[in-house]
Amino acid sequence: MATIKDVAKLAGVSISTASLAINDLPNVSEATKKRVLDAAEQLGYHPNLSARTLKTNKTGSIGVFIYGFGGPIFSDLLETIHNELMKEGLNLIVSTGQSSTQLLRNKQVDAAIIFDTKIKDEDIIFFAKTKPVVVLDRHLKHPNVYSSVVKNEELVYTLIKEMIKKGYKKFSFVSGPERTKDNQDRYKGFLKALDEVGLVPHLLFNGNFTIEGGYREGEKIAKLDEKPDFVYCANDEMAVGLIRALKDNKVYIPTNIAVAGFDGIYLGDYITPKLTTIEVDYLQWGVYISQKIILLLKGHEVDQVKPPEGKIIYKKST
Amino acid sequence: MATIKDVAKLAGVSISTASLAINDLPNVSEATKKRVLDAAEQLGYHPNLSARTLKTNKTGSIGVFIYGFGGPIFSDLLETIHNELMKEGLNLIVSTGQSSTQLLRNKQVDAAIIFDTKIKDEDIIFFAKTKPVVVLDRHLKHPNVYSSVVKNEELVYTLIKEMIKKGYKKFSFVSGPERTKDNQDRYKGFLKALDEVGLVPHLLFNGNFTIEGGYREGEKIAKLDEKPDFVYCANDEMAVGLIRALKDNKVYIPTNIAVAGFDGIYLGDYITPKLTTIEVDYLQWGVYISQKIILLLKGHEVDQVKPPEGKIIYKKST
DNA sequence: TTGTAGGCGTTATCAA
DNA sequence: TTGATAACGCCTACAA
Repeated sequence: MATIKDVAKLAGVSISTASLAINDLPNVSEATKKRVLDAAEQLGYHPNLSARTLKTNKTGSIGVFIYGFGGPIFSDLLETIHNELMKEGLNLIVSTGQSSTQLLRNKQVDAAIIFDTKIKDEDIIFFAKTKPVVVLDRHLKHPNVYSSVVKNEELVYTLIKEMIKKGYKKFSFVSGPERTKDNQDRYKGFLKALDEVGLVPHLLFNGNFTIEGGYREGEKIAKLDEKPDFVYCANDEMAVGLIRALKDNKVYIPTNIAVAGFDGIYLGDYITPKLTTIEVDYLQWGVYISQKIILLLKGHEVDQVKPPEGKIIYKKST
Repeated sequence: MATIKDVAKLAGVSISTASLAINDLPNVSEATKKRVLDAAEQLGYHPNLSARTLKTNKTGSIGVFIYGFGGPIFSDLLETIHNELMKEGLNLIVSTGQSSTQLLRNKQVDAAIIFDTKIKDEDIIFFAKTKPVVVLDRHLKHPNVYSSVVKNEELVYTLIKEMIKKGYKKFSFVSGPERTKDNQDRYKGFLKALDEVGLVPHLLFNGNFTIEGGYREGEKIAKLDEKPDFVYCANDEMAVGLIRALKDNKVYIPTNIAVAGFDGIYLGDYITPKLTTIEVDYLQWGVYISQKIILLLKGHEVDQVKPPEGKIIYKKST
């Protein structure tokens, strides 16, 4: 492996001059800079990132930490974040589970975007002592930590209120993983809307944010003697599976049971009946997030990151 | 930030002893090891990975480089790979696009798993000079590079032959991104099967491996005067979108047009009619891949990585 | 079993 | 405009 030393020698300059040239810093004559760059090219030189990081405390990478690779919303979010970061010459690293914690502890990224409730506040705070963090899955008040959370409660509340107005009476809720804040807040909004008119939930079901999970819960519902007339699913994927299960069991939607979800994934438009949902602009969110990160890295003061817009889309499933 | 020096001082030992203790190496008395570990704990010490890497050339992370975060097959693959690696205390880093190239050039991982045709052979070979690589998207003969490619051509060939036997005559193909080897090889298998019985493709359509892409092509097909009687989609997601488009346009499946796909994603079972497809065991593949990587990292000689099993699953769409 | 010291490849300070 | 040199934090002979 060629080092900067080799480059310097080949170019006939000192190591420090080579460093200046390679990092495109001023105070190097054009002539010598060219000599250095040519030498680097010729040797196939790439700076050793560990050495550089050891010295500068910068890695050039941003980490996004998610709770799993499945799901359409992460792919949207990651896509835009990646695009925005690339414009600034920053790399994107994605990780999940235990790896995320390790990357945080090792400070392997210059900034972190967190979307995984399993990551402990403690690890986030440790990281935030030296580098900025944006959390998307919790509210966390701490210097250098910026929260941006979808207005789950508010949006679901509004949707359910509408449905109550439409005349539905027996509301069931199909939850995602209970520990996720998204799930909890959507449930809160659901409860609050019912509570205001003196209703109580007609059974609760535990899903896991996947189509299969929704299907399983749908099968259970289809077998009930006393069925709900409205099922709210904490995300669209479960709603898709659930609708499928109901149809497979001759339960008609929305005649027998109405269904709605959350996210606004495209799949919701590909099923029959099309899914009523709360559409969230994840692409725009990705832009908000990345731009804050970029400002933070440049040392600017910034205020909190805007949450994404969300709006209710009424379709045939309700 | 606490360094090993601080830990050593607090524990009242030399730096090297502290290092031995922290890395759980032999030749340290239990008593001093405990003192060191306690000191580390107390100071909230985490080894500086850059320094360590600079010295050892090991990062403790494995990189998976994919062409996008969408799609169910990557989530399956990544899930198992992550699980297997964790057992060995290795971290998983996922990246895409330009970031991947940077990570490779910077040697930010101890081994690479490549599933992105856009990454240049040149960058792979550079990386492979010092660290092992498994490529899943191409055949690349090179020391330290191990290929494992789904038997695309063979599997599609077999499927199409069966369909010819069933009596279909006018075969269309909906492709994925043309540059991907998966797409190319599936197309080859398609052509070969037709060719053997003197048939030629009845029109080709350019999709992009997404549901939306499939839907768009499906709309075009529905409008044709002379429609195919069989459409082969280079992956299941496109087939799902395509079937939806055909149904929306009153084309009946398989009566008017039969459809089949590739991958065996669960969504194929959630649509009506259920999708005939080639089911690939991506979960098992993830295990094969990770285990090879682990062996390689331990310095063992290994032979090529097994490709995943694939089998044709006949459902109602054909 | 423990300590001393050199060096991994860079950047950055200071002199020349 | 360039060069010598000291860190950055860690690991690892080698010596004690």
